[in-house]
Amino acid sequence: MDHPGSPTLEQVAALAGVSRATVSRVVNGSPKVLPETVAAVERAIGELGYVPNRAARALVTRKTDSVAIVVPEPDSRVFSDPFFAGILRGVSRTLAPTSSQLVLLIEPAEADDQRLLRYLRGGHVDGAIIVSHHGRDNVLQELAQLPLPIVFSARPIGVDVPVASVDVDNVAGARTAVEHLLSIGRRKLGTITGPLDMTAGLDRLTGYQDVMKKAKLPEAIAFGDFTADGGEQAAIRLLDDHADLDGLFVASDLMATAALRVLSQRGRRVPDDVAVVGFDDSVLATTTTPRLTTVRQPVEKLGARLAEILLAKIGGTKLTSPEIYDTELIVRDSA
Amino acid sequence: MDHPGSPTLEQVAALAGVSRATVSRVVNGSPKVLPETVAAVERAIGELGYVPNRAARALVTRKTDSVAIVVPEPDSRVFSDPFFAGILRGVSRTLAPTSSQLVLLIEPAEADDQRLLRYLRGGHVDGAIIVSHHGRDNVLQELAQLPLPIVFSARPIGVDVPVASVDVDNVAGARTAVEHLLSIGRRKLGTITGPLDMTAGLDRLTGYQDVMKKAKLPEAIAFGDFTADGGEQAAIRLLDDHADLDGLFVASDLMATAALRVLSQRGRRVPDDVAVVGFDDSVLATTTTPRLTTVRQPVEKLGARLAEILLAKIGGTKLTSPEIYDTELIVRDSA
DNA sequence: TTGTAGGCGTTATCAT
DNA sequence: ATGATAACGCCTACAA
Repeated sequence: MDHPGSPTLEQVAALAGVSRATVSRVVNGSPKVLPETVAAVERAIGELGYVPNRAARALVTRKTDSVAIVVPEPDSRVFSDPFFAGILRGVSRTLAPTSSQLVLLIEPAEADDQRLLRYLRGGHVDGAIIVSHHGRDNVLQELAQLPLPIVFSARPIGVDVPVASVDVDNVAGARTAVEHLLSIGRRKLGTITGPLDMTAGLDRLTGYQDVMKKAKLPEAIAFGDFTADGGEQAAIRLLDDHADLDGLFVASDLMATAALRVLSQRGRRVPDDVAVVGFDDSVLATTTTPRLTTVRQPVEKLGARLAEILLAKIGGTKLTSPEIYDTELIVRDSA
Repeated sequence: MDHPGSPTLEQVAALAGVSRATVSRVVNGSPKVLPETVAAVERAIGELGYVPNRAARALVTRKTDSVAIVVPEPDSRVFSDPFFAGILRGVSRTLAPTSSQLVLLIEPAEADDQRLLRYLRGGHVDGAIIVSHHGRDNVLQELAQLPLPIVFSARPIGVDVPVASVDVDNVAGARTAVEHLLSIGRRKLGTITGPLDMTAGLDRLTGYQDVMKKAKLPEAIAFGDFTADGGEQAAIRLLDDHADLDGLFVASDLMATAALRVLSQRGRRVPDDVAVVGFDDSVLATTTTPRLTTVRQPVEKLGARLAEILLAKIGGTKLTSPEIYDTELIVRDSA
């Protein structure tokens, strides 16, 4: 049971000929230790292959050196989402040099919300990053009020207390997309939206409407849900109602691929007859024919900031405002 | 600092009018406690919102109730991989009902291999699931020899000790794909492989060769690397060398999308002129035109088994053999 | 069935 | 600058 490879402070102290307290000091980089003592202790540590026991340390310091990334969506879609992958990459990359470890928390069922909250309140982690898209019921609100450093990826819907969050400027991103359509001479522009209980869905629609209003052009809206099927249904409805569309802004690449297929079935060529712009710049954007013109989000950067902000909050800094990043229009073949 | 919401065993005991030991017993479900005592304690627990302190518990039991899922690839591609997403979903789903938490370990740079090994050896987790694809240097071998319950996703290359692993039957999957091509009358079959330092790459090539040899048909092989660019290069080489191909088995959906594009650029229609079969059945398979016929892997199931096996090993069961699952051919429009 | 008491490996507070 | 020593919250013999 007791692997030979788990020496304690005590043993290191014995080997180095000092007290536990001193070893603890060098392990934690205290400045007031004689260089020669430090050397001796470090030699002993190396020799024994000593690694501090996290549990013992956590017990006394009341810090766990671990942060949670929580995905409170019963909806497993999140995982296949390249957005989530990027966030994860950014977070883990900035956490790596730290001693903090990343604990993944996924709520398989809504019913377990309380379990999640209890866990977070239980002091098992020093802070949490919430990657939630839907503003379902009031978990988000409860999360926001936890006595624990928290950062949201995307401004949470339905939360009325100030929270720290990092997001992309979805409104501006959508605007750029629609303006691009305008700039290449299209005037009959439609949009397929995301679900409106997500800021991403809401804001991208707003961006479209902003531009259309300003250009005094009639709107053509179909509501999607960020899934391929939903996108297909929306595309069908949109084309049924507005057969003369010459431009289409779709709120996600996945839905855009569905739109592409519907368009092709109706014999409408892209971009010649209808120009299409997506959102995300996921792999999908380069695997379709034609390849998608789309709006790129700096996902990895978002993840990195999420982690940095959380670390800062854990460090005591008070932060409760959103941080917003720019998107970039990637022009390919579809518009 | 001390949030009102972190009561201890002691406090629960006081409120319930029993000793700490008794509370501990009911918390851990000991059978030898009077029902009425249990009730009293549980009432107190509920009232106080007591949650056991993990650190204190780990300190004495020497179990951390947490398992690691480690991705020792400096190559961040893994994350965007739907395969990884599926594994993660399966793992987290079977871990959820358990008290075990999931710690995500990603090695940002190869240089940190030692750091990873030290961490794993440090007793911070009870076991680990290794999701590695490449057989680079000897980390895998070192991981396999750790005095810690370990399970590999995919039989690791270059490891000469018996290890527990769960994987899909890549050889058989590839065979099904190639046989399907044969069954629809194609005879000039080529393949685009994955990297040959991954079992997935290796085995899928073997499956192709098996069928070709048995059918006494000449082989046409181009080496890819599971990336879109690599797939594109391979497709170009393959078509340059074998202009008369009428069937193509591509070792991954992502590379298959690249092949589709190359084919289309050369004016070869799919599936009419060239039938194409991919591997993975990722989202990509349904977003291309035509949609891909491909080989599906039960990824979520693999993840679930990975977790189950690890839990069993942690529980003391000795398991050191591979577990192999079947794939399924999904016929769509490309072949 | 329940209570008492000792110890898990650290950090932190005092002395020295 | 270093060393005793007391927590931290829990589990688990052992005793009652």
